[in-house]
Amino acid sequence: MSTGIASRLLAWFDRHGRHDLPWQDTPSCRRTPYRVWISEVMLQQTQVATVIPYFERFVRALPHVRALANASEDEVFALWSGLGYYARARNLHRAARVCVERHGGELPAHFESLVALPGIGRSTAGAILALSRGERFPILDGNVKRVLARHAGVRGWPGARAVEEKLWALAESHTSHERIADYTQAIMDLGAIVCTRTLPRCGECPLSDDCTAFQQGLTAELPQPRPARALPVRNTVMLILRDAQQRVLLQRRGASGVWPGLWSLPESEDLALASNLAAKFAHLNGTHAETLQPFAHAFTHYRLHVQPLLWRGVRMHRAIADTQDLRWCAGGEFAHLGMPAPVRKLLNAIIQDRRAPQGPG
DNA sequence: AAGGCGGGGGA
DNA sequence: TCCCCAGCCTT
Repeated sequence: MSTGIASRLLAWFDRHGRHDLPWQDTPSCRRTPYRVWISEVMLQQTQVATVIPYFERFVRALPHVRALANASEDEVFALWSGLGYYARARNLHRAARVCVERHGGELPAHFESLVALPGIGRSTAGAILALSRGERFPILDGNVKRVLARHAGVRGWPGARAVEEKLWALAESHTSHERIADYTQAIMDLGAIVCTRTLPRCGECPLSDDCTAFQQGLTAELPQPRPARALPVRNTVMLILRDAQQRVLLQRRGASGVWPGLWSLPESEDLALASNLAAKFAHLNGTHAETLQPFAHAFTHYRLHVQPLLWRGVRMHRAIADTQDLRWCAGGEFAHLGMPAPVRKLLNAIIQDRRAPQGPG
């Protein structure tokens, strides 16, 4: 039986963790809440190696809360320039002014006041209190989410509410009762150095004995990526106008949009207007449409739902027959036309089965 | 070329 | 409440 993860993380941290980061205690500079705050906000979306020179420049120019509050926004942006996500810099600046107005020119010492400041959420507030004041608050940044999801075998995308709640609960329960600052740095370091997103170094990991992902060979599967975006859905009605000679009316698509220049079926955006449109192409002879099996076609950026409607035995309007972008087409001619795959499939299905035409599925 | 990343803000 | 976004970086 393994011990809790805290003692193993602390032992690992003493030997392999990062102890020389400029926002940690150094001979020349103590670890202050201000320096931890600046570093944590910089680290929110940026990796350690990138942050270090920005951090050093920032705290040299603005070494404490009052200096930041007194700076102009332009100066803060200049110091931030190149880090990206500039809302972070604006929030730092605004928060510093709140600290001067409401908290005596220091970062507040309580979680509720910290998390109320712009740019400080639950994880950053916890990191500030744990790292700079040694208070027992959990953090849950990307590294910690990965470590915990793998160790406990938590399925699902960490951005999903239920998954995130589970991870917070694990973070809370695992957080050490001693050496809080070291523990907090340790679990972040483990995620950054050992429990990396790809090719984790499980052979060097102090948690592998009871790591669910390692034991079950799931390190590549956890944490699960965000689900593919639900593609927007567009609807269209495709008109299949068939004359007595079993020809079908085709329409060449415009130069822009999907399937540019290909031959396809006339389309209506609206089912209710489809008959009106059909009547512009042909005499419908009083027949009404057969509603065929609808089908979907996936594009990179959206999903197209197609409702095909079939009219049999219509008679073409002579006036539209000669138009360059319209043609009545017999089954044997389809093969020679550039035609979207789902449309070709639909037409083939209809031509092969005259009595019970189905969509292409 | 694609996806990760804490928190804010809009729907 | 959920979802999207920002900008840069790594893979």
